[in-house]
Amino acid sequence: MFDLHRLRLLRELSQRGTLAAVAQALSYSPSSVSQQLSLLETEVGVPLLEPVGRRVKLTPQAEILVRHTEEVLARLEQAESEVAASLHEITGTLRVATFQTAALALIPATLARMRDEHPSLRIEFQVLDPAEALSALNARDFDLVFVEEWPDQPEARFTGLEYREVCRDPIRLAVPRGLPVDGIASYPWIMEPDGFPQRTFNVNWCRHNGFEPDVRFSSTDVLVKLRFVERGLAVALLPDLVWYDREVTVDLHELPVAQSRLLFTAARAGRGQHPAVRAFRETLARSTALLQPPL
Amino acid sequence: MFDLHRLRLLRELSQRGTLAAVAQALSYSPSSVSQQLSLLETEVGVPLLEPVGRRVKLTPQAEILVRHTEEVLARLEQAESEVAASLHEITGTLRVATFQTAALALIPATLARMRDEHPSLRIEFQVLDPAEALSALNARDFDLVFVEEWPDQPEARFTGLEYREVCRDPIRLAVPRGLPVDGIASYPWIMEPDGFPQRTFNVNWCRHNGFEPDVRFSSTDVLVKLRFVERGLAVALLPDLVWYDREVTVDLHELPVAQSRLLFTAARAGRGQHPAVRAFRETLARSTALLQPPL
DNA sequence: AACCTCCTCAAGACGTGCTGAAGCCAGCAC
DNA sequence: GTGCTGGCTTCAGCACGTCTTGAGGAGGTT
Repeated sequence: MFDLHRLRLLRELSQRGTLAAVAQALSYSPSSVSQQLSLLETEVGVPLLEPVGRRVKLTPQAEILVRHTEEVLARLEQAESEVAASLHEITGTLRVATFQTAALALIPATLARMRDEHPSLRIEFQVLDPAEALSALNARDFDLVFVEEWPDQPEARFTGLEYREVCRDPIRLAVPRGLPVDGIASYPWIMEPDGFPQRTFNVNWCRHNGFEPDVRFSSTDVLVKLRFVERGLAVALLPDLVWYDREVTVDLHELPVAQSRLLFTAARAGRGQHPAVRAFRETLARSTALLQPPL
Repeated sequence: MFDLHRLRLLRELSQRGTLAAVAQALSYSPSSVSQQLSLLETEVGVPLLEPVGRRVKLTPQAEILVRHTEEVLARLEQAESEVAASLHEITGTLRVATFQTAALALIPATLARMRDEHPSLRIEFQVLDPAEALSALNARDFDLVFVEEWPDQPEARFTGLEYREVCRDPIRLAVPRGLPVDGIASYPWIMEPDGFPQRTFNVNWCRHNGFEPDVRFSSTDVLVKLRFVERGLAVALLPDLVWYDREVTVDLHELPVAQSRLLFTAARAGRGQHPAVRAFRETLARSTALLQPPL
């Protein structure tokens, strides 16, 4: 019987590509991962890894093991879910991560409802980028994540996760009050820093509309962006969720071709039926149903 | 994520009934099993065991975990089987246990064939009673066992094992040369010691035929029984397999109502497709096909 | 050629899980 | 009732396994 912990390392390796990435994701030293995997190799009695450049590649036998490990891990998650579902009350701890706009808009209402309806459930919450959130979910740092996906910027979808779409969030052009729309090509822009999906989407959108944006300001914080636009310093593309429970203080313009980001939740396979996860998803859906386009 | 080793202890407990039996089957001290199970309990956060008299009983939540653990263990066996099947040659070690008559008759031919056809496969072999063999198979001490089942004396069938019938082995009355059959009620008998299924079957058969046998000799060794009958010391019920490759030296009589023991193999769920297990079963079937009733 | 990244190996520290002894409780025999 | 057995638990002590650190080598990049 192969050691499940070691099999899990192998699975992470197949998803993340390098021992170093596995080690970082699971908070081990690379050396530990290396040792455990070579022990697994002797256990199985067959080569599992072969060096490719300075990385390693999984052998066909390793791929077989990974496939079954996925099933086994999902099954164990399911076991845990069923045990939790067999109890009368939802208890324990649910660890949730979401992106910033959700944390500002939907999450407070959702958490308040959850606290009232499931007082014995402790919810831990953290703001995290989609990419990090999905990676951390896969590494078991969270039980449920709520992430955004910008048009044509798909997030890496781990196998072994269950995804569920929540809604689409329309994207509009935000310009300072009174600024003519046809000036955006020459106006300063505020976007995310380089490398973020939003940044790529923003730049692509500008180019598609015939100009190279003058990205003078960058921030990951949507409220900073908003402030810059309000004060007439820059223009930005902002999703409608920004305006949840907030007065519109800038001029909003529909995009010529409608665009929206996709909002979805993810849980590890087998944990989607966990009562705490189900309750959170349902409550989030109720909060989302109240959304209205900004005035 | 629950610890699989601990889950396995819980599963063994559900099959074997007492911590002490689990400890013995898996070669641990009872204290170790107790400690691991209480750690599992804190891990799950729900009571898993409740004391009943001086034993323990599994809670409904524990039963849920056991159900999933069965699946997980079978899946891991399957993974191992598939890895082995993906290789060109059958290698490694196959641990086999059988009852005595098979060890004398079918096994030598089977092992010789296996050695010739799969020279890289090491086969370890041990003679064991059916009950012990099945228990040890379940505890992973063996990969394949070949057992007998006497009429109306079913062996405890562990869940999580795959069974496959091999053949039926007719049972006949063996009496010393020339002894009239109607004397068996008053003649000394040789049977297995008390508590063995064969003993129970033997005694029941005698009673069903209207007499209480005079069990003067007992032995688990079928060759000892045979010797006693040959020398005119006793009568016995012997399965035909005894006569495999052996001259009939006693008078054999069909039973008024034909009786036979069932011979079958068992492997852990998921391991039935292991190439070594498959090869052994097929080779055993070939050896069995050559069986002929004694002259 | 120099540097960086990634993997591996050796040595030491820490922690987990084992054993064995002792204690407790239930069931059963006398 | 008393004593005995069987089963589970707790505790102290020990051993092994698994982690970390640090060094070293090999491949790839600039």
